[in-house]
Amino acid sequence: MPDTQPDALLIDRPAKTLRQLALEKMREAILTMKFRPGERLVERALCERLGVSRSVVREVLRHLESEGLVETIPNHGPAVAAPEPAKIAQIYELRSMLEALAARHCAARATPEDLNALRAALEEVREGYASADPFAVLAATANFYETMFRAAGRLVAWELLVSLNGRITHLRARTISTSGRDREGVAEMQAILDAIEARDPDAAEAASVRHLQNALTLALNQSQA
Amino acid sequence: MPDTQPDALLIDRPAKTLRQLALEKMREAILTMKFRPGERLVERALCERLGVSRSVVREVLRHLESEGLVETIPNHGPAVAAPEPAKIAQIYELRSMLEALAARHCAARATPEDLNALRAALEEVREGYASADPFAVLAATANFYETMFRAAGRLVAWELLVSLNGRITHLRARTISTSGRDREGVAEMQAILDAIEARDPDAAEAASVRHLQNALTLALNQSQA
DNA sequence: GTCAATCTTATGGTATACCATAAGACAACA
DNA sequence: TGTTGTCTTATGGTATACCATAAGATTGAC
Repeated sequence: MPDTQPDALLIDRPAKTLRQLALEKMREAILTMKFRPGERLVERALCERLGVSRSVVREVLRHLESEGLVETIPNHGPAVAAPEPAKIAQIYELRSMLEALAARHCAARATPEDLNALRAALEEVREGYASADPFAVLAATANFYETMFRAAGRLVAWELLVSLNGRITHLRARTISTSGRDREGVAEMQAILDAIEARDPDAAEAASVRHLQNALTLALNQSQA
Repeated sequence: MPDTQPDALLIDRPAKTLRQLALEKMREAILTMKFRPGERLVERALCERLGVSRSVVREVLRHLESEGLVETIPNHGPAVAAPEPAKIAQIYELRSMLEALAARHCAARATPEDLNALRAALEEVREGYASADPFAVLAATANFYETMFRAAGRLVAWELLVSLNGRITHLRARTISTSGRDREGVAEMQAILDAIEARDPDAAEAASVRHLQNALTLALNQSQA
């Protein structure tokens, strides 16, 4: 009997509730643009597509409303949230602040394991770009930044960033598809990582701000196109 | 017939849904500590207290979960979220960044009307402290900062700040009750306003950071007491 | 053809029913 | 007394029923 730790005998708990599964499914579908911004989300249609009752659908929609991914228009019901042009620049500004904060603290405190994880994550971003699937890029990018925020010990900031990013997914997906962004985007993230590896918080912060500034420029161009 | 504007004849829309009313009620109750952190929120009991069906209660709870005010523990159901000590410093750090951003931009762009509104709002903070009711202080303080964020054109940041503040309400209420905080807290906010009136973004930012640093010190003392 | 009145349907808002199961109470046994 | 087994209840998860009404379609009058 080599392993008598209590944890070793712990019975796996049952799977998630239908509500949780449906929430994850809907969140992913919105974030990967299976639904267009502004598209109506009709409860009964979602019931059929998700295979759950209206109770579950409604509760899921309440979550997504609070997350900002869904907005409910009086007399029309819920729809996928469309970004408000007036808020795009604000969102990028806040992203810049949050990412700069994480980069700075990551440069100051990352462990060798953190650095390895960041390198691996950046490699996945490259592969994402090679696959030409913007959502693969977004997923890999999110992984890179989550790794960075974790290494920086800034999980609350990460939560804020995730909610901000969720509101501009379509825009980010389009900027990723911009010609040349694969080289420039990866180079900018590499510059952030270089600064982190060099343990230079100021440089990491500056590289982050530069990266976001370029992303904002692209985003503004896209939202006018 | 002096006023024939179409708006003048517009029939008032019906009141909010039960769900919205219940959500506001519950949010306020949590934010004014009618429920303790960690307190179980039993659906059927809430139905009786709110006078609505379980459907409404469940949907409200889903909103509040996503807002971070309620957490649902497996096999135990929903409870008022308790702050995680590891996150308090992070939350104050982010508050500092957001408030500093707003103060800086308010100093740069506030109109005379904005300034009047800020002065009036600060006077209400004073009255709040004079009433010795920490929640009156919190409400007046929120009004002051909302005014500032609006004047700064930073409503997305305001949304983030509101959600962060919601997670530490009990702590903020306790710091407000700290002896001497009425003088110091108001003086610090006055310093922020002075800098804004002087149109000095750097000073406004510095005053904001100082204010939050002091609030954090108090909060950490309180969370150890 | 146009406009108003009426009808129908789709859909959101809300209440209620049913089920599963965790947790607690109680009884029996060693 | 401590442990195990059984029963009961509280409570969350989910499905369904019912209602109100906005929106669209249809009909009739001019």
